Amino acid sequence: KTYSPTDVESKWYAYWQANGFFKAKANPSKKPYTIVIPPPNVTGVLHMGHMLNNTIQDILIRRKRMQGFEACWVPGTDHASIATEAKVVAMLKEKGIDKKNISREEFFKHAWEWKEKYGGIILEQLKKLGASCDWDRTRFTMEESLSEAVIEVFVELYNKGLIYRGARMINWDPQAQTTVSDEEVIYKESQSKLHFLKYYAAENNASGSHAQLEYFTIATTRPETIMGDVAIAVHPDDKRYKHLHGKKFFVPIIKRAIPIVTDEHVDMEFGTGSLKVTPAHDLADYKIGLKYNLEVIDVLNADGTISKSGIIYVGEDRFVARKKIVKQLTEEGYLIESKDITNKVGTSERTGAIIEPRISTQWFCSMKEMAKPTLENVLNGHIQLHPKDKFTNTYKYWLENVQDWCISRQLWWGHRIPAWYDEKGNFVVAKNKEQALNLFNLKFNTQPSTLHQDEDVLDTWFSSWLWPISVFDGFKDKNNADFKYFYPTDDLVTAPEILFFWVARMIMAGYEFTGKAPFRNVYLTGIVRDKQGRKMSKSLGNSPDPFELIDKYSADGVRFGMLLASPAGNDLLFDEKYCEQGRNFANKIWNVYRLISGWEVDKNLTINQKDIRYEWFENQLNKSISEIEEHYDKYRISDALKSIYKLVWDDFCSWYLEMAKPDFGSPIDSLTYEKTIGYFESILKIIHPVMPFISEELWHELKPREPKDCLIVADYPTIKNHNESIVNQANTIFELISQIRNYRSTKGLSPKESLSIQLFDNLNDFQRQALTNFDLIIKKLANVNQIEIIKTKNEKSTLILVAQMEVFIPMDDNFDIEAEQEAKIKELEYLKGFLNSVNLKLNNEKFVANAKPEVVAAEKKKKSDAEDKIDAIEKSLKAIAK
RNA sequence: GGGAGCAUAGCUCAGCUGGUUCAGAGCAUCUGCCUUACAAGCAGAGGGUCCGCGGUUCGAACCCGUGUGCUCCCACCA
Repeated sequence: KTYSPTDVESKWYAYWQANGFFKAKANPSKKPYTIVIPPPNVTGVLHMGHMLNNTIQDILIRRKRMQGFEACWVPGTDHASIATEAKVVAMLKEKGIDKKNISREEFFKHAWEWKEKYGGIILEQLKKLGASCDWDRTRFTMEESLSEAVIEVFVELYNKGLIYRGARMINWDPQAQTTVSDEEVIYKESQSKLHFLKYYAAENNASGSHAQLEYFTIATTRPETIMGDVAIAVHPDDKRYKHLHGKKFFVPIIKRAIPIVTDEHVDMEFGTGSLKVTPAHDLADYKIGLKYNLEVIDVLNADGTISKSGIIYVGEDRFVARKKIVKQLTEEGYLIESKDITNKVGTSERTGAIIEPRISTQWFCSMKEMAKPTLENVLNGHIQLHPKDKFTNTYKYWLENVQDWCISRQLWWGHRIPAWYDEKGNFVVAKNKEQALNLFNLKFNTQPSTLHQDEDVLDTWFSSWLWPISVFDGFKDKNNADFKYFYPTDDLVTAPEILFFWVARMIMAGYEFTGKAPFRNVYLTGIVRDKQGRKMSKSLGNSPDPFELIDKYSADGVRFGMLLASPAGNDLLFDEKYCEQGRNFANKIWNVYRLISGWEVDKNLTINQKDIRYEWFENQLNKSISEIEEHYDKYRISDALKSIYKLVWDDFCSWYLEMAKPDFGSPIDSLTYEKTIGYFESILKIIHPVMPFISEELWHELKPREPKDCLIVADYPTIKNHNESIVNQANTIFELISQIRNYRSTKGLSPKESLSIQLFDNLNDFQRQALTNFDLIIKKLANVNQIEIIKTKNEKSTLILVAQMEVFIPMDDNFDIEAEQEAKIKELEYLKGFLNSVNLKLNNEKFVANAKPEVVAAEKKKKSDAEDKIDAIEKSLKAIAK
């Protein structure tokens, strides 16, 4: 019977679901353990980043479930306002429908249809991976009750004065025709031209008596905005221009006169030390404009074309206009030169369009106050970031410099802003129209005949920042059982890219609305890259298809492989090799089962209850468990996997099973059989969180079980004390066995050829005990027929030094004297050098005086051990020479 | 321009309080094995200027300074 992962995986996933093992409910007799999924975009399909992220969450939740927690993993999706709207608009376009020609209601109908059809594919895909989410709890950020929470929060924050409406410089995405937040602007290097333009003096135009400048040289990368120029700014201390303060110059082409103003922010050293002030299209300029109360001339339309205020090139796209204007400037002699430069251009995270800074009336959420507890509780460790060092500083910097959050978006797909306007433009903020009318009465003492709601919707993150609270209906009813039990949640697993977008804001919301942190730990995963270190992207085509990987290597194998190569916070340089290693590991485990299941038990065979094999393995197992648990507790998941791998492959398979397995054809005693089954069960438990499918399969293959007796809900092994001495004894013996095997290998002897060995009688208690305890093990695993303790060194033999023991293997006919001598001389040289360095230390008075006594003692022991060894080898060399 | 993280075997990374866990693991490579659980395997082996340079210390992969090189974050140089 061979292992067939595909069938096994779908079988057990269905079984777990059918038995409700993923479900969690408020259960006061247990401790809760809660994770909320970072809701993937409803439009999304599973990619490698999701694979990594959700595997980690599943490992955490499965482990806690087995440890007896009421483990609750809440799944769901995000409505992803911009991204989804873009997809729906594109879909409509294909059908020949223009968004502009349909009503909001019609658009919504199409959007919801689209969402029902394509949305949430990603959640189905997660099931393939084995994600043990409580699917009954699946939420969507735009479902009714979550929308209500968003509206409620908006109203509450508005009433607290933390949300306000105002005209500010915002980031405008001309493609999506909406604002985007500062965090959604990605600055990209680009090759641009810096144009130097002549701004002629408006007075004393003919050069002459006053020795004034005939023209001012201004540099700009955006010549299409000159029509919006309202001033030229220079540094107040710039001597070159002091005499010009207040004088006027002409904007090229349109010849509008603008004054010279001063501002500290102008860099005297840079360029000509002067800049054109275009308040409508640059934040710095806007500030200067405010200072001098300058006019704001917006030369751009919402779609990025030149507006009527631009006078020339009206209706042309800004980049077309730029080219044309440069041409005209050249022709009319305004252009001095154009230089190639690299600068950073802001682009929209979602559409990639070049962002235009623009003055616009928008809704903002004030951040300063909410930032305080958000920062404090991370710095004091109440909320822990993993890894801490890498992220705490940037987190701190961001929160200390946080700007108000522009939360309105000129889209339809999202939560509509609950502000209501009358014809005069007065407005109130209220949950619904009815309350709005009442408020108008109170506030303005009027009863408007028509009332219309704000056309804009809220930034997607304005709903996702409430996620850990809203999924438990914490806004609807703060006292509901689920919310009280599962909130605050425990761990959040997410990508560092959204640390500010989402994580920081969830913490703000947590403190603002519940007074509590929304989670205790934030595990920040790395970015999945290809093996050359490039980000995975569609355009590069370097991202493997997750399902092909699963088909090829099994979900267990992929899970194991990804995590093995992915320390917390480090990027994952993905290589299929890791999945292959995971598959091989699964196969190894499968073969354990094949071995054990082939054993024939003979009840008449008896064996000592305290056999060293059990004693050693139980101690080793406990030692490994405590290591693994320590790794998990510190969120070092890949280290935990490495420990698991070693425990299974090396300790259990290579050593324990080799000790325990009977000779071919021979039966096994029932005690060893039972013990081995028990160990294997412990191992399956440890493996389960990482490789849930194969472990569950073997759990049931191993023995008949009750329908509900599943590994997914079995008790996870607990940390127990272990006897370090036994473990060390074993390691010494394993070293000895390896050395004997090595001897055989270098001498070209067959493993079948039995050897006899002799040990010189200078053994300490530890060694003597180890040899006694493991006598049979050595004989079995190294194929040794006799182990003799000798008082006189056998000079006609090969000497092996292992862990301070002198082991002699008597010569036989194949003995190669020269090779033996060579090897010994080499070892002698090394030992003498080593002895020399130890002596240097011990002869150093300062060392002896300052070092800790135990360190000095250790050095002394090194010295005598080395001397003994040298002596032994020298004697052996002499003997060979005879 | 400011800040952070990293640099250890061919690759990916451990290395916690400076000292026998001190130079390690896995993968890859090489050698020998189709030894009835497993060739997706078994038994072995080789492989290092712990990025460079200074310093502190009896002692540095580890602490300090400095240089270099990657990676990331933040910032309104026209």
